[in-house]
Amino acid sequence: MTRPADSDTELTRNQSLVLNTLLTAAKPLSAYSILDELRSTGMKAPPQVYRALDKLIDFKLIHKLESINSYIVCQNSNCDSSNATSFAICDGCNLVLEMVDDDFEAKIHALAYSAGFSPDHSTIELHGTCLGCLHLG
Amino acid sequence: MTRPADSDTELTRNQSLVLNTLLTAAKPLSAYSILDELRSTGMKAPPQVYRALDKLIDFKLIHKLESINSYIVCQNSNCDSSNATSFAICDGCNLVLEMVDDDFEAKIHALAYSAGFSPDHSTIELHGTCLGCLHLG
DNA sequence: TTACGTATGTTATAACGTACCATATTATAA
DNA sequence: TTATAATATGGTACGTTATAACATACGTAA
Repeated sequence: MTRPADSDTELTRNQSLVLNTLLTAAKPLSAYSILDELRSTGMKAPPQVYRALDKLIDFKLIHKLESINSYIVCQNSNCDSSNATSFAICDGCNLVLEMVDDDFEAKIHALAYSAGFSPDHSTIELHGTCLGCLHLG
Repeated sequence: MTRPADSDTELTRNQSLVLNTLLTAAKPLSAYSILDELRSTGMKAPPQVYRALDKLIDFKLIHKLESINSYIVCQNSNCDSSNATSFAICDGCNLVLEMVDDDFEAKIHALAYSAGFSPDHSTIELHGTCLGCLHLG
């Protein structure tokens, strides 16, 4: 659960392979797409990918997008400290914007608290169309 | 896509069966749990359930909770008009609170717009512990 | 009647995810 | 050094979630 160090060199081989695949893609990938990309490196079975993904999530280096069962590299360096991470997902081109607004999660937490609910973690995903796809449409 | 009428009597048989199962449960159910509950009525195959679920979602009678791959009856009558639906999901007992706050989605939409993103629909799911489970813990 | 839209039934399969067991590697303590 | 624990890895098999594709039935409008 503790993040290894500041550099990627502390990651294990499989973790690095998965992270690099996500970095190169710069768009959300499913676990099985990652597996397919990594067959040439000897990666063969889903558990290898899922284990690496789980660790990278623990380290806050990547996020899972629940609404599309996909994973993406964390786009803001301070995601670790912020707890107001939300995502805008373009349904046209799969572009993902990671948005941070400290007020924002404060507000949803306040809402929850007022209902006697103690929040732990959140999934905030906004689907729509990005500027580029709007102009195409 | 148009909601049949105000009463459930306009729903088809399968839609009614699925809706009633969710109403009785009052907690989120997976599509396959619903299928199991409905075997006795002759329901046999996943597509029957998924088709009914899709329609009920179109009619805004139920919601899908993306983070737990489950479905739940809409708890607020004006969900149709509001577009600020968010959920608090208790990881202890699976209780779900459906929270409405008009400011709230206005705010996240403003955030998205400011990034040139045109929002269509959102998934806002807060995981944590409800009052009851807190007292037990 | 014909044609169309919609709901249904059904099979098979795709896509996503994990339990479990074995082996290897690394770190720490006795 | 040996013992032990913790972590990483490889792999099979399976469980869970979801959809493609094809066929049938029914109402209704031209």
